[in-house]
Amino acid sequence: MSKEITSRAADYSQWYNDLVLKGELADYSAVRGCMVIKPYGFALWENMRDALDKMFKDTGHVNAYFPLFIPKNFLSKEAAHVEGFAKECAVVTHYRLKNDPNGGGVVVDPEAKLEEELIVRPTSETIIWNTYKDWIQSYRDLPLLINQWANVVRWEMRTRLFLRTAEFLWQEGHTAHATKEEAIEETEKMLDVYATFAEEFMAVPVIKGVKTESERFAGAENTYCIEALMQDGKALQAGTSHFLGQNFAKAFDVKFSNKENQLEYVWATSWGVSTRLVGALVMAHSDDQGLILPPKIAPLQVVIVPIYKGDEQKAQIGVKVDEIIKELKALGIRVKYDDNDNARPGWKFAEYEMKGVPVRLAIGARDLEKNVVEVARRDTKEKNTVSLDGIAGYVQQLLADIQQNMFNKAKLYRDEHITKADSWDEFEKLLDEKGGFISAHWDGTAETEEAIKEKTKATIRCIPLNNSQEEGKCILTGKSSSQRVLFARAY
RNA sequence: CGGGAGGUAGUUCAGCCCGGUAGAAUACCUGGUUUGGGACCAGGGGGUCGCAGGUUCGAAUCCUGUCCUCCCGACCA
Repeated sequence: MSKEITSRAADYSQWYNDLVLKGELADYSAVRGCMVIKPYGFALWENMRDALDKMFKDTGHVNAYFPLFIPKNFLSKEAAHVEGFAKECAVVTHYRLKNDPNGGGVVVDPEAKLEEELIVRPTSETIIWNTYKDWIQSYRDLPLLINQWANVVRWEMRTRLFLRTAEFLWQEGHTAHATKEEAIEETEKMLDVYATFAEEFMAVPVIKGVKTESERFAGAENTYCIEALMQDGKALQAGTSHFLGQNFAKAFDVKFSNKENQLEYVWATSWGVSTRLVGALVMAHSDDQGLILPPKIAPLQVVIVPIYKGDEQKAQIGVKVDEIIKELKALGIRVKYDDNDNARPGWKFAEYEMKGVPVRLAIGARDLEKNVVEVARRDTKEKNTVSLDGIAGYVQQLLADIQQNMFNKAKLYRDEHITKADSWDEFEKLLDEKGGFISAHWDGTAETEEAIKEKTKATIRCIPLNNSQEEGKCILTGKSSSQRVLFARAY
């Protein structure tokens, strides 16, 4: 099989596609805009999901599941919400097929038209708040802290594997609170969870911030986000957390009795991350040889490749490898021994590099004699010969080093690509020649934001949290501004 | 949804202009030699040419429609 990968310099988009396809994360499907997540890619997602799920549980949330289908009228109850999603909803109109009387297979049975059409959820606020109405009566029912793992559908015109597909997997947290302050606290807490996950597990540094009004979630009072930077200098929104105010409570009439026995509308949040994170992971770390996966979530952390002449050597190596595997597994390390006889070592090396396995151990007869093993790390491609005594501990430490090194490298790149611009010329030049985040003054109006987008395709990614206040002039209009915001071209 | 490109063996592609027995490399299977960075020899299996119509004695090739993918743009996470 041809396994060559397009270089980043030659064609960044194609490089990304090559990694996803040849790294066996996903495949295209027969359905427009939808992908098949392959076992290796799904194992990666499962590791991400499990880590996130634990963090949600640790912060007091529980999982539940709400329907895939949403009655059409639910969506229209919150004006901004329907405005934001109407253009990309799949709609179920019929409930039955029948044999084509003209003989061409099956057709939709026109007599089986639904009285009320169903929307395939693009997000679940409406169905969930319709349910919460029944669940919440008193302040004693609050807070309600629920998450669901689900698939959602947004009918995108232009799709890209993991980054933007018509159907994707995600989690969506939906919480209800007695006070505004508590809801805002929840919104910020979950943003912190996402940032911690991105940095500690994915080794992707992120900037926490809030969205401007035009980038805000449809139906939210305020949208918080984490923004990551890809190797081509484009930004990617990696997660969002919304303070929904009382918008959905009012739309779905969700009230509670407070301690003074007065009825009040409930305060809400919602927050989500999706399989898009897999795309972020690929683009943040990988190189022209293939994927580079951070050890904490890599499906495989260590692969062992035997190098032998004849069955006798292979058997001897196998005995030693069994011991190594036992030691590694005792430390909870995910390890695979590839003794497949059909592929030679060089082929295997290239294959596992493409798939981003963090550590490779190569062991041959010469190594057995000297009681050593060759250890290769994927992130730096360094190779070392290491004693087999205490190898498991060595590998465990190495995995931790790789995790840290990947984060450091990504952070260095990210930090070098946050640049201040104080004139329009400088701003445009930075966008075209350097990319990354550009920190610049903005007059705070949607009109200016839109004009800048028109001219440069750059959007305001976020207003960083705890942003330092600084007097200045808007990069475009020259009007006064009290703080810098981060602009970038984005995915 | 607009513009461009593409869909032929598991994969990458040639053949199409000019209609006439479906090809190569690689992967796969068998046997053997091999194995420290994508091995080699010999033999073998595998494709209703995206799908549906049409033209024709005859269609991968010409015509029409349709589906899927890629790149660019508009829209959006």
